[in-house]
Amino acid sequence: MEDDDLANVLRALGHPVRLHILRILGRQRSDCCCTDVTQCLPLAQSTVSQHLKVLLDAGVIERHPRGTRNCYTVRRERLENLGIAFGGLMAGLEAAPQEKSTEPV
Amino acid sequence: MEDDDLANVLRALGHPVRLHILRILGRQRSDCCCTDVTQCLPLAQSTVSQHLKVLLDAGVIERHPRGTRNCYTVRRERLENLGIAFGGLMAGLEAAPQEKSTEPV
DNA sequence: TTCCTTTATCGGCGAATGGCGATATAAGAG
DNA sequence: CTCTTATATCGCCATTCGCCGATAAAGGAA
Repeated sequence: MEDDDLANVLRALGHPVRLHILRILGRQRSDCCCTDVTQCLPLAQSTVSQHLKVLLDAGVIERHPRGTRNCYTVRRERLENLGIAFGGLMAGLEAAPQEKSTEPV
Repeated sequence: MEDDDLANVLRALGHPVRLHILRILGRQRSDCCCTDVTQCLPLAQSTVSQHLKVLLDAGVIERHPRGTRNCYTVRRERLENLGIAFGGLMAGLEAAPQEKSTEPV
């Protein structure tokens, strides 16, 4: 995972509403559309749609057109990759072999 | 870790330059000041100082006044807490304890 | 004291963000 | 066909971000 990509995902997750949306989507395993999410939040439908777009563009969620509505689901494997990338960042910080490090694997 | 706090940290990390700064600070075990970081980046000193402030406000790094300069170090335990909070978020997404989940492991 | 170095902060500027209402599109329902 | 529902997108506006140069404050050296 590139640094830019990692930063993108982190920034997408860096908003309380979007974290909340993620949890809502994760809780309901199937068939969660924009209005469903909106009813759980004190925000306008357009605002929720924009937040969904941010998460979508970051690759954190998926869209599944289902009849007249769009159902959103969490892309867990993508979040796992994020966890891995984050772990790699942490490992780099832990190692701290000044400059002459003989390098990672 | 509250959602707002979590979102704050994620947003602070959600910028390529700040990720880079984190790595720089993690690489050099001690005595890394603002100008040191600036020399590793194609940015003005004031810009780097602002990024350091963002990371500082988010609690991701610490400042240690050392003579005339300020040395910054990574707060690893804070990042570990972030990892834990993130893991909790993931777990919540995995669990999905609700109505009809017949669902695979 | 007088420099010099380091740093944080200020002001400014263009771009992005986050919120809203209004609207256009698309898919069913009747 | 018409009507309704669901959604995305389009302004619009206020705020924040990211960047810069310039400057002030503070510590150390001469």
